Amino acid sequence: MRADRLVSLVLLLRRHGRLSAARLARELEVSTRTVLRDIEALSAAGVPVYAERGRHGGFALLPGFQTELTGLNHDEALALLVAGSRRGAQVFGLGSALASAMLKVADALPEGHRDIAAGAARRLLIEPETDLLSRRAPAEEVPDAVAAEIRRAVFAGHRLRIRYAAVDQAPKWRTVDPIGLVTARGQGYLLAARSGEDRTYRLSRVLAAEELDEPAERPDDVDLDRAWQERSTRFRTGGDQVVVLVRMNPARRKELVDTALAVLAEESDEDGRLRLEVSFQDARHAVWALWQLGVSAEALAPEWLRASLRDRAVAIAARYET
DNA sequence: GTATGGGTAGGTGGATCCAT
DNA sequence: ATGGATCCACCTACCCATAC
Repeated sequence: MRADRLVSLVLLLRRHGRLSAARLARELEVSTRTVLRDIEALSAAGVPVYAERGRHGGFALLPGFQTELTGLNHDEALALLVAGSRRGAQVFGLGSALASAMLKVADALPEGHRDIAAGAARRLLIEPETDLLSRRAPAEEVPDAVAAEIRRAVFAGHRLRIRYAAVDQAPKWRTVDPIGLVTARGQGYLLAARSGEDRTYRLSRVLAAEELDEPAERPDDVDLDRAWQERSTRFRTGGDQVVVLVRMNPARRKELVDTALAVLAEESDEDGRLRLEVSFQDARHAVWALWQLGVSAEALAPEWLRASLRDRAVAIAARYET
């Protein structure tokens, strides 16, 4: 308890410069007497804290004194700020602990970089509640150089040229106004605007990226959580969704539900198997999800899905026959 | 017994006010 | 401009209470 308070005391002095014992006592929720004892302990431990007596006096640290409390480098501190900057108070009831940790992380950043880091943190969103697509796919690698270039443009507020390989299309260069970065279920996404229209790009499909000198056309502030939810909703309700009737082993229900967009109906057969009506983003998504379940599930409808799975199975069987 | 924390009292010293 | 009075904040030295 006391060690924790001593750390807090040093951080307070670092952040505010000079503080009176009374003010420190209020901040730390102890008596001034205890503050004086703590100051003495710090001094004995070699922390260069000194007292300015008289009116407007107080305690301060020698200029230039740097704590090495976290051992974090700039990027590590930024990563923690991003992770802790949203929904922090609800994190397993550890809101106050998180706030204290954030104070330490912010303190680890060099003077003048804190505002930049805070701005950068607002442009990153880690694992939001809603997903663009509930498909549980393996995390795809994004080359470091590409990711770093995109990140720089997002943070600096500069336009970005990306060579993007959209599904079933040849890669093309396009210039976008980056808004923020989101990760959901191991996938990274770039939220951007192109000619004023919202666009979402999957990072793993960005083959190359180039930060431009010109400023991006985007609002100064952004609520990434909300922006992501809006796009996610649009994505779910648009497109060529398909509805599939599945009969399956209940033990693998979760796998299917996790990958589907929504469960529309559900009932049990008399033999213990489940009958589910689920929706998928598109035909490819449905085929992929059912194929993953192998013989544990059978698509009863639509017929084209049964045909597609049958063709795949036949092709695989033919391959191994010889 | 030790660590921690609260309270009190008297002292010190810098800043400010104000009369001279 | 100067010096004394006053205010404010830290310094030091006690004592006591509580938890472990």
